[in-house]
Amino acid sequence: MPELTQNQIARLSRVSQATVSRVLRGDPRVNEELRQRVLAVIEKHGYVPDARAQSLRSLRSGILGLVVHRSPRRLASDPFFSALIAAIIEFAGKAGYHLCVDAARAIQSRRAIYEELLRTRRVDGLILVEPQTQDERMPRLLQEGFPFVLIGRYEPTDAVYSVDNDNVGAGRMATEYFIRKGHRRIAHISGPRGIFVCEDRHAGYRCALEEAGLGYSSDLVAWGDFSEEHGYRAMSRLLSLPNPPTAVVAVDDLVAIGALRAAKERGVCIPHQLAIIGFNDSPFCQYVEPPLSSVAVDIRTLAQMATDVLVKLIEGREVPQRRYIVPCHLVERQTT
Amino acid sequence: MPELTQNQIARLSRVSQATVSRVLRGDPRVNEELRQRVLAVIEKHGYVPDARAQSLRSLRSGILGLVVHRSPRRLASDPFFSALIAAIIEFAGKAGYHLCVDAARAIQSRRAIYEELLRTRRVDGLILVEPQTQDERMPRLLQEGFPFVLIGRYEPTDAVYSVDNDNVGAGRMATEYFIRKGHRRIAHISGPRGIFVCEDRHAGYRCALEEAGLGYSSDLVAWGDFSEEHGYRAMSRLLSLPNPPTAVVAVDDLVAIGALRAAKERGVCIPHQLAIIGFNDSPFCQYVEPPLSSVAVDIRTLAQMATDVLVKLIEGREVPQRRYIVPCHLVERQTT
DNA sequence: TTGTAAGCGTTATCAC
DNA sequence: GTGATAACGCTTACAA
Repeated sequence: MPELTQNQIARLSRVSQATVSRVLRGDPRVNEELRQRVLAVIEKHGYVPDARAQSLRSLRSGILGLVVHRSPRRLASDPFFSALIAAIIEFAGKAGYHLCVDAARAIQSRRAIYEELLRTRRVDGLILVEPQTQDERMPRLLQEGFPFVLIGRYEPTDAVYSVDNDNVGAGRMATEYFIRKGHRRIAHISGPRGIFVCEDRHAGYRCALEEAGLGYSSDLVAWGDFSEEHGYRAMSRLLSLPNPPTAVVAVDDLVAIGALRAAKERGVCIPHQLAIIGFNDSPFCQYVEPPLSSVAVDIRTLAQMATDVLVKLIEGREVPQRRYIVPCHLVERQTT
Repeated sequence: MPELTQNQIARLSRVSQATVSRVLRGDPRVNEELRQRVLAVIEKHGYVPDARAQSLRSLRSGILGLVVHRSPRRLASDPFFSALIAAIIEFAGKAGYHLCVDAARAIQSRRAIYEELLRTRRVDGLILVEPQTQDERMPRLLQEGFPFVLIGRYEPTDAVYSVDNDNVGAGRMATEYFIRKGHRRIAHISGPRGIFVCEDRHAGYRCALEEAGLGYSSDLVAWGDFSEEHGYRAMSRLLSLPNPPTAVVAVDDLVAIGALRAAKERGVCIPHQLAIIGFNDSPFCQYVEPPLSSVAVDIRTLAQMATDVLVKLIEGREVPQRRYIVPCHLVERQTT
């Protein structure tokens, strides 16, 4: 109801509207007396500038966009995203930005969404999560010179600003950990091919095996999706092998839980007959039976760096590197 | 780079800028030939209207705000919110709106955030989650006539538009379920006093007990917070009672898991010596051991109704009721 | 130091 | 039907 404008504040303070604007923007050239008068009126009436007008004029909306690739259904049950969103809200807020979240459902709507957010200039910059090996958005965004940061990876690596877990390192870390514990047959249940996260963790897994002279066999690798069901099926198959693995690196905690279920159903003793490790250190890891070991990715730091880089890009400040890597660490529980 | 405006499209199509606007808004009065010409140019150059200018002029930003009360830390690990956010994104998107999420951390920043979102007119309307018994924002929002919907409850009930679980009904449902199963000593581990969700579920619990003639005893009720730790401590205390309960209604799944842990540590057999039920049917319920029974709240419907009501309010369409109740249902697993 | 005025890119109301 | 033209509320030269 107090549909206040600078004009009204100006009239009430008996100054020009430009002066009100100057006071608000902290322009040092305004007389102290006037400034006080204006501030008093602003305070008294609770005036707040209209963000719409500000963004039109200043070409800044004060909003960051976060676009995730998952269907709302998958988003709903994925703890990674709630943690990510929460952390980005936190850091964006500290930098004076709001966060607008969009989910790019189907492939065809993806283009629509980024067009929407980008071309309408509704947001000042974009954080993109989980880019795919072939991501049609990158060239467009690059060509437009629009500020954006990837959480994940894109090739060529130096083409874009990105923040990422050390996924290759994490895959290697989990595998080497098993090797150190004496395992010789180590399987890997991965996600979809073409997703960098999966390809990278798989590469780390393979590397560790080959460096230890254990050899890599595609029989011990199961590609699929990120579901518990996939973990269950893949584990069932692996356990039916003539020479089943004694340890499994699962690409995700949910997948690991599926694997765990398959093993428990067959009476396999965990961790003695079969060791399992997941990724992400999801909150539920400590609640499953037995509590699931997991490679923790530092989501908060990931969010902080991504937000920080994006804000710097938007505000034209210098960003020293193109790519930032956040280390993972292994959380040992009862399944390894 | 193609920093296109209607003006440029107009020049390229050799029409006036007003005509371009009319074509875009689907004004029927434009000559078919001109319309085609304009549309061709728009298509060719990939023009999209500037949302900032549109919102300034039309007084609509096309953005809904979601404000949650939790600290980013608690937000990060709460599956309720990821599900809620995901669903709201979905339904807002279908209605042509984006979603801006803000977390109101400390009490004092709460006021700042709603001022920010509301008075700057950055969003067209607000969805507020978990209002408290004393919520200083309500009077302000009401007074401003700003469109907003509550997910939760506020008194007087008819003062605001709200969508809610049937929390009283749910508390009663869980308790009656235990009574039907023959339990006589049924405890309740609740959350903080003054949170409607907790007060309501507690009221339903109490009601069911009294109607069944079992009597209500505050010894069997533990108020606290929403943490696993609280569940653990409360359960430990309850189990030390001279006459411990045989069934527990926990206000939240996480609290239930804490209770479960306390019971398992003491060698209490579940569900035979002690039955436990949680609330929310969180994704991890099926992964704990034994799988946790839970009263499921229909988050997707909650989100859908809230979004639907809010969009109607914003667009000036009629909203038949002030308050909408979404029923809960009981998901029976191995702890009951 | 302050006021005047020109946009920012739309939408919508006029005349023609 | 179509084209000028006046807002929307703000920022920022430019004038005074």
